[in-house]
Amino acid sequence: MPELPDVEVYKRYLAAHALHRQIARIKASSPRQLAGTSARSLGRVLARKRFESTHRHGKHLFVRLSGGPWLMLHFGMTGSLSYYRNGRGPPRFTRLRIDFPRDAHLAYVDPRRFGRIALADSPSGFVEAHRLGPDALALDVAGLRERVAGKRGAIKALLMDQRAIAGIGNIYADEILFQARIHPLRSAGRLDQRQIGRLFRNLRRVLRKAISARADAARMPRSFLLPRRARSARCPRCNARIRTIAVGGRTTYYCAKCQR
DNA sequence: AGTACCACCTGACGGC
DNA sequence: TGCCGTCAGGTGGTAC
Repeated sequence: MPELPDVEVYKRYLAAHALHRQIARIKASSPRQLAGTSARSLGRVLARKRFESTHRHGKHLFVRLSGGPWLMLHFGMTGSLSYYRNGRGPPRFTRLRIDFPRDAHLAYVDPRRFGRIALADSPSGFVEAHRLGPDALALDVAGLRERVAGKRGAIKALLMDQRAIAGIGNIYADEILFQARIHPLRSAGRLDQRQIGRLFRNLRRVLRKAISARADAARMPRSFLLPRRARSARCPRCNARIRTIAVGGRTTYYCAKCQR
């Protein structure tokens, strides 16, 4: 589930449980998920350090290590964090375990192993190296206008392009377009100023609402499409049957009546 | 520039 | 119960 709102929730979760405590040791048990590092060197870098602060850019979470680089966590399609203690034992599919004193642990869990773990000198350096666009919540309306201009492809594809805007994936692209009443296949460059304005406002509104709902579909407003991603669902606005199409190979839910 | 498809992984679920 | 196909909220590469 990890798009911007989910990663923001993980960021707060990590900050609440794992800051300012000395790391005793780690166990990295999924070598292929370590990008540009190894279990051994990751262990050497983390041991006896503390997590000092957190930063999020799009779907990437950065954790600053005392007197050292940053730990970068990306969650793929199935990644999450789990803090546990007192002899509980790590959750199933734990790929990285960070041990703190007194039997307290933070687990990076990722059944499908699409997530990535790396070390970075700085978040901005990492963002540059990976050519990520601005974080979706840092974007202003002029920035959105710029990004949309001259693009002939589908607006949904642009929203999901991490090099254009960082943080929006399949689920939230659908939600934003639904709330903005724009058809997902609409050519980005053909949006008029009114539509760009609606897109911008709803992009911010949807992401902020999702964060305050703790990225939990059950806590989303009733007007959201998100909890209705199922066959034979109905539009919360007009009650028409929700349709699905493929955009960029991803299943897209939308209301053909509300979104033009 | 934009799109289609494959690969990487693993689990859940429906049909037979 | 078991096997099989399909699908899943991401990303990177390749080929048209």
